[in-house]
Amino acid sequence: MSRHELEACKRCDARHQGLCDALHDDDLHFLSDAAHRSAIAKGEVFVTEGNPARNFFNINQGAAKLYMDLADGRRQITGFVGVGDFVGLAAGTRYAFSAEAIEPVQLCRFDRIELRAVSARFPVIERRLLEIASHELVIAQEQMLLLGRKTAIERVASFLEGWYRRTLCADPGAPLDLPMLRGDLAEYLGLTIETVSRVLASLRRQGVVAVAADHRISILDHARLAAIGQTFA
Amino acid sequence: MSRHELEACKRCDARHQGLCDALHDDDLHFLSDAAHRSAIAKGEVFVTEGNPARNFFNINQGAAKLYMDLADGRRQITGFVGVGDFVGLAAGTRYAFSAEAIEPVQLCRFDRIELRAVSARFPVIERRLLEIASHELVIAQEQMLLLGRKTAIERVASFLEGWYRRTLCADPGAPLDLPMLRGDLAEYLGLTIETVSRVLASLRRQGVVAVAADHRISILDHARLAAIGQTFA
DNA sequence: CGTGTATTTGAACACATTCAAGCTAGGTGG
DNA sequence: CCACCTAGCTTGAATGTGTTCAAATACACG
Repeated sequence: MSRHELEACKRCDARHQGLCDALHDDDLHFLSDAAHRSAIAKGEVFVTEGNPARNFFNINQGAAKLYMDLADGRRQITGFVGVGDFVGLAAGTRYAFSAEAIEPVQLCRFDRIELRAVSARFPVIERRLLEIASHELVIAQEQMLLLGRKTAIERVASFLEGWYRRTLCADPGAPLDLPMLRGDLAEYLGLTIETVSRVLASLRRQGVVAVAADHRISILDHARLAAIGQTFA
Repeated sequence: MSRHELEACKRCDARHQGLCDALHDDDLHFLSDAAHRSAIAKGEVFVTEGNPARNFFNINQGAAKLYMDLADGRRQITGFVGVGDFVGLAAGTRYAFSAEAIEPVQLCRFDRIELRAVSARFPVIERRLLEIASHELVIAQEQMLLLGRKTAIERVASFLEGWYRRTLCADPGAPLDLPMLRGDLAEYLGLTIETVSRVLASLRRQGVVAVAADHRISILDHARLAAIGQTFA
């Protein structure tokens, strides 16, 4: 009933990443049939902290921020997700986080029960989810180290270095494309918007990065950036 | 070949928690046979960040701290684990963290390959590991919120409230037993030892807690502690 | 080209840290 | 039994990093 969707699925940008990469083309229709595709506008919140955790999501296009709020408005962004990323593991019966699109997003929504049925048939899916969760745990711990122990300049340098590694796109000299605002960056790094701005200015003055207006940052001195960020992993 | 160990396994303090709880007594020997039991002395490091991640661990007795270090000695404790806790998910091919016993520890060590063989036969184990990882992700995100956005007094209050919930032992008025040193607490909360000490003194003066000398703290005013810690979950 | 949003920059301030000294409890040996 | 020693903890004063408050500038979009 969804031959057309299956074909689209095979050509999806996320086809060979994360969850989807777990199945061969032959079995892919089991996942494709369980997927509810939808488009999320920039700024739209598609997961709300505290709501019953009924779905998982897989990002096919765009990017989103995941965050937790305190009662008085303070916010901590716990991660940014992009194409191929799986969203929704951090939940018991209710979501522990909220998610908002920072770019127009296309995603596949999976009912948790339905996905469980698929993974019962293909244990490789459950195993893949475990790998994804393990990797997220590693990232989360590194972020705890950053938030608990690193200085402002170390946090920004760590972030840029990490973002560079995630988007490794052939040319190591190409400018990084940061889809998020300064405010998002601040809320991710446990800083204020002013501090992020000042630190970026400092890194620019030191000749480590070049900051362009259109959310693009070029890394001029990788070695120095990694040294500042204390990222030797 | 291990009837005696199986019987001990059934009476283990961790029998009905986490990983072990996934199997019925009838199937338990598959796990028991894969377990290598060992004793870890207080202060002993049994996982080292960067080493090949060959094992998982399940704590049967005692408690340990998990942490990451920076080159200059700054340390972030990413979690404390106790009886029934599973250790080792936060790893790819190498451990992303180190683990040190803060009390004498008894644990079951599992070779990752062997455990994979068991979980191939009992998918419920893989599912349980995913549940454990999901729960750890929730905890990790709450910790990011704490480290990135909460004040010193909010961090300490959150910790005490969280520790209280973990050790919920019948009597809600019973003093909490904190196995870790002030220094560990500081490294967990992203503070210094002096700040932790000052904040505890402040909470004591406010009549929220009573601090005894033997690592015991009584919570005198739960509502106020939760309010200070911004823990409404 | 004008308007609103995002970002940068500046100055005063605050919270937590650093450095330093004192205290307490537990263990050891005279 | 008490003096002494050490490790852990507490308290105090000065300092510093990042925040807060405020204003100016740059940018994107109509």
